[in-house]
Amino acid sequence: MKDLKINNQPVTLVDQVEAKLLEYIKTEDLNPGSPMPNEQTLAKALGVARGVLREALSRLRMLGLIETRTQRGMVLKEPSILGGMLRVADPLLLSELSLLDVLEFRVALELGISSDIFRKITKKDIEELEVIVEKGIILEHNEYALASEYAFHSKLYEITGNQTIIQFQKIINPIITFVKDKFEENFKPINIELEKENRIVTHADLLECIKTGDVNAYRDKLDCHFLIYSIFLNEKRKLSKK
Amino acid sequence: MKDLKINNQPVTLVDQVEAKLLEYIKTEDLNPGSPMPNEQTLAKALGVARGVLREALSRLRMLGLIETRTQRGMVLKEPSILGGMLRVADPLLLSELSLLDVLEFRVALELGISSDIFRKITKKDIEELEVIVEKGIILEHNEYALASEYAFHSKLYEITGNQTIIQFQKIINPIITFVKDKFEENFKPINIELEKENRIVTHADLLECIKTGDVNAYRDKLDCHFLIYSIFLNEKRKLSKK
DNA sequence: TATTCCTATTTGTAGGACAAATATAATAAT
DNA sequence: ATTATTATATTTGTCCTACAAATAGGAATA
Repeated sequence: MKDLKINNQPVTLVDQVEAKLLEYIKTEDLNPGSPMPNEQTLAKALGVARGVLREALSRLRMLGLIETRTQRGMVLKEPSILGGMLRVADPLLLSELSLLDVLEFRVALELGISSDIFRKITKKDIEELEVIVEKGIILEHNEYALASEYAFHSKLYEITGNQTIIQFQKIINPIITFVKDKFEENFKPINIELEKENRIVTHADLLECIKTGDVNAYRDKLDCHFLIYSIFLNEKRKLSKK
Repeated sequence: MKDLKINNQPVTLVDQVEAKLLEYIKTEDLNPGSPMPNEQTLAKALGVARGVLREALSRLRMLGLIETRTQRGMVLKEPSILGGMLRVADPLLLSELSLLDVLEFRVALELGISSDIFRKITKKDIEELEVIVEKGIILEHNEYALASEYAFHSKLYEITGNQTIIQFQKIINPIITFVKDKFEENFKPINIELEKENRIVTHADLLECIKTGDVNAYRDKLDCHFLIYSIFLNEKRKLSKK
């Protein structure tokens, strides 16, 4: 049992205990707020040393599944489905290909929520977007341009009201800014190409589409970005296959 | 230092060691495959007991950041950005609202990749989709209908070639099927409404759009689903605010 | 030179000890 | 009788030691 391996990694006692705890939580249908037995009890029940149990608990704690207030013991919590991404969503930990995948992911998502945004957007939202865009123009080529960029897209995600989507955007933001910065030079030739066709997209353009209620034009403009990243990404993919 | 709290949770030594290890990995710019010092060395260097260090390492191991082949010591690995989602992406661990958020997230993403799909799809892809759709029709109201449903959407995600998107779809699939099943009755009235307008969407319809190359029609049909979920989800959100 | 064996190293597991924090019960004060 | 204080017990967090299992690398042998 001990030398069972998955992905060439041994399945340790900690792995098994972790799985059993998850199973326990699910089958007992415990709700957030439900107390967990204390460590000694659990360790004895599972027949393992407290250290092993604590390692497993530590993992679940990291995922936000359990919260431990000293003395009251542990209580269950609803985890954030994206919480596990937080630690590894870092440009320094992921490969180039993964980073570009995430960039493409984000553009796809933003494209995908456009119809929802057009349905839900209010006058107040549009006013806020106008302020953000104006600041962005003033601050162009400035260090605060990035902040404006982030604010604009954040606002769009907010309009959906979907907390998971909002959180996703927040978590991957460091990756997006890093990748855009790193591959700026690579995107340039494609950008110039598009500039000739007058297809370069600014936030002001997007906002204009929103105001006139032209979803299709909005989508076309966003799709431009998708195209740029997609072309570059496909080249990278081909290279990495060799 | 020890009674520092974040989110009302004490910041333990393990938390600090975990953060330091991550910092170490990032600043040393270690690549996948790079060896890590052994446990004793690390524990001494960080001035903590081996047990504490092991708890932190256990977390990183779960995230897929380090791999530990017995005796060769630990080596770094490229984590999957979505790996942390695996354990908590479960209908039994998340709230209704979160589950519905994920459903909406999926529809948005699928809507977002449509232009990319239309650009990249090949004749062979279309043939495969035809087979899947045919099987789906035959197996309608059958337990295998779910498998066909999954196969169809999986194939679409595959066409993007984006591994992160593909993995995302795989991980959240249990949630999607669960939520669709659980709220089937709630979606029905809205569905009937749409049926009157002849706006019910089948895989065959989508495939037809793909064949004729009509992206906008394809998007409209997908957007129908978005609308259904969005309406229902917004009601739920209002209720939960009270 | 190739093979076998031994030793040292490293991770995985067990178990004990104690500090810090706090919930609960017991005691004292008004 | 009610409130304030103190003491005790419980629980998590941390450290330490010991040892088993596996294996890498070198030593001994054929």
